[in-house]
Amino acid sequence: MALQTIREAALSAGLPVKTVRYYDEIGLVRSSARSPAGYRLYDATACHKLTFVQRARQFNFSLDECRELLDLYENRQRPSREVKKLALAKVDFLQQRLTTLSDLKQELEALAERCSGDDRPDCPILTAMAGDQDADTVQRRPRSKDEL
Amino acid sequence: MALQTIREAALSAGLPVKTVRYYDEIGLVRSSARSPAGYRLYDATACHKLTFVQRARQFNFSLDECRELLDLYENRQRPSREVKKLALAKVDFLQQRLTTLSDLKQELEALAERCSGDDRPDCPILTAMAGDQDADTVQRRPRSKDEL
DNA sequence: ATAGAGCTTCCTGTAAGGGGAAGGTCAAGA
DNA sequence: TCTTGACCTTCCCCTTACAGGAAGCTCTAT
Repeated sequence: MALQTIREAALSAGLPVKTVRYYDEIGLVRSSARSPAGYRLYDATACHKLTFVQRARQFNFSLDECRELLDLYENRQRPSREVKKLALAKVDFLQQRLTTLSDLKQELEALAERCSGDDRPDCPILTAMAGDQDADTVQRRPRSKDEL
Repeated sequence: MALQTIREAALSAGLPVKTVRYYDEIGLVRSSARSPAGYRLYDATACHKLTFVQRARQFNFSLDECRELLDLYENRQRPSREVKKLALAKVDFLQQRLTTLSDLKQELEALAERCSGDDRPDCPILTAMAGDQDADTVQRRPRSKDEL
């Protein structure tokens, strides 16, 4: 297979063109060459890396983590231990996130359930947020960057 | 209670000072006055609004949604129906997010389980990401903005 | 009087690109 | 051959919700 244009490479990896250009720019996946006119060209290896990153992104890895995984992937001598460690850390992270979101959803659901949802202005949701709180449904939780 | 400085207001609402200044700047919660020296001053109402926003943020509402909720809250004539609609939409959103994250976690866990995690370079995780895939554990999922 | 805490505005940076402008390039059709 | 339209390039600003820090003014306590 010959060299591909950015569009073809992007299509084959399932990524937007802008994203592929961005990955080149930040040095995550460099284009393998440029045409005389300055067009980015991608060989099979580069396309493969793009696909790899796209998959890793689907698994919720950040671009920095993708960079790390790509290094591990390219350097086949390195032990699988490191990859497994990254993966398990990510699993932990996802579990924490799941717990937080689940709690959140339950609280909101409980409030909505007790809201008549009609034309009257009384609304337990607003009341709870305003701080005239029902101690059994609303608690303070600390905020963290990962909470989302 | 007299007017409060930005620090006092921030403390009472459980927010960082920087955040309170930011809310003033974008017009979400304006300071109620300025001292002769130009210091922001917050009265009870403004502090109340800060607390309201902090709570709403805990419930995963965006600043734009907070603005909307604050309008509903200030305008007590408006029916609770609108608030309930917002809350239920947020619940739906959280549910979708939960499902996605849960699937993701399961896939990653399954891969990690089959990774020996020792010094050998063979690693099902990397293999799956590279595209030499096991059709029964790895499927393509479309990406969306909300996927996280 | 001076030190130190607290306030102000302004600037830069974050993650991961999206949108769009201005302009060069390429292949196909008339 | 000329032109049209699709594609490519770089450059710049926009997004969320702030955080960090610099330069400089103000307030309080000693």
